Amino acid sequence: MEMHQLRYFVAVAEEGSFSRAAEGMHVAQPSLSQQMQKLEAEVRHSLFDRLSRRVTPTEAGRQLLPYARRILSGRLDAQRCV
Amino acid sequence: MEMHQLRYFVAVAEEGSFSRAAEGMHVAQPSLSQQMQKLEAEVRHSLFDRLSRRVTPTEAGRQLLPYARRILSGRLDAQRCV
DNA sequence: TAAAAATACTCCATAGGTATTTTAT
DNA sequence: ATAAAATACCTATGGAGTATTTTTA
Repeated sequence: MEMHQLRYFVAVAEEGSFSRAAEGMHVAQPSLSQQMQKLEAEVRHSLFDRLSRRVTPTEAGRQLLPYARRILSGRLDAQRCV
Repeated sequence: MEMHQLRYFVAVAEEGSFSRAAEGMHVAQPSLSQQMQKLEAEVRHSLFDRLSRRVTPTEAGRQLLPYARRILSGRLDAQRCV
């Protein structure tokens, strides 16, 4: 569970699309897909339903989302605290 | 600011030593030193006073510490939430 | 001096890229 | 037919290792 994976995860959840999230994160779509697959492997749950035309978080994805956001905002706070 | 850097950072602060922290993290001492230098470069502050025989956090290091701990425990929570 | 950290490399695991295929409208 | 995700493969950045030097109690 790496920082960039959490950033991508939140982006996909917010965009409802791997392609648009990849665009926003300035990475290629297959790179982002690969990182989401790694995250899903680590937590041993799929995090998105790929319904084509709309990617939606699974139950596990919905559970993870607030934790991911908390970590990322904690990171911003940490970068700003010094 | 990567997860492993925060783990190493907390370990050094707790051990008061790069060598002992490296041992505890199961990485080589120069690898850990390099990661701490990268973290210091990113936050643009030195995080430890290297006084040999005792490494102590600087003011910036002391400020960062609780944020680092919060992020790492957030990560544990995230891994357990799914 | 003897310990601990820094430096100087080398290596390799993996994040990220390009090209292409698959899948679902 | 087409738009989006997955797959296959390649590249290169940087995390980690070994050997060595520097530093300071």
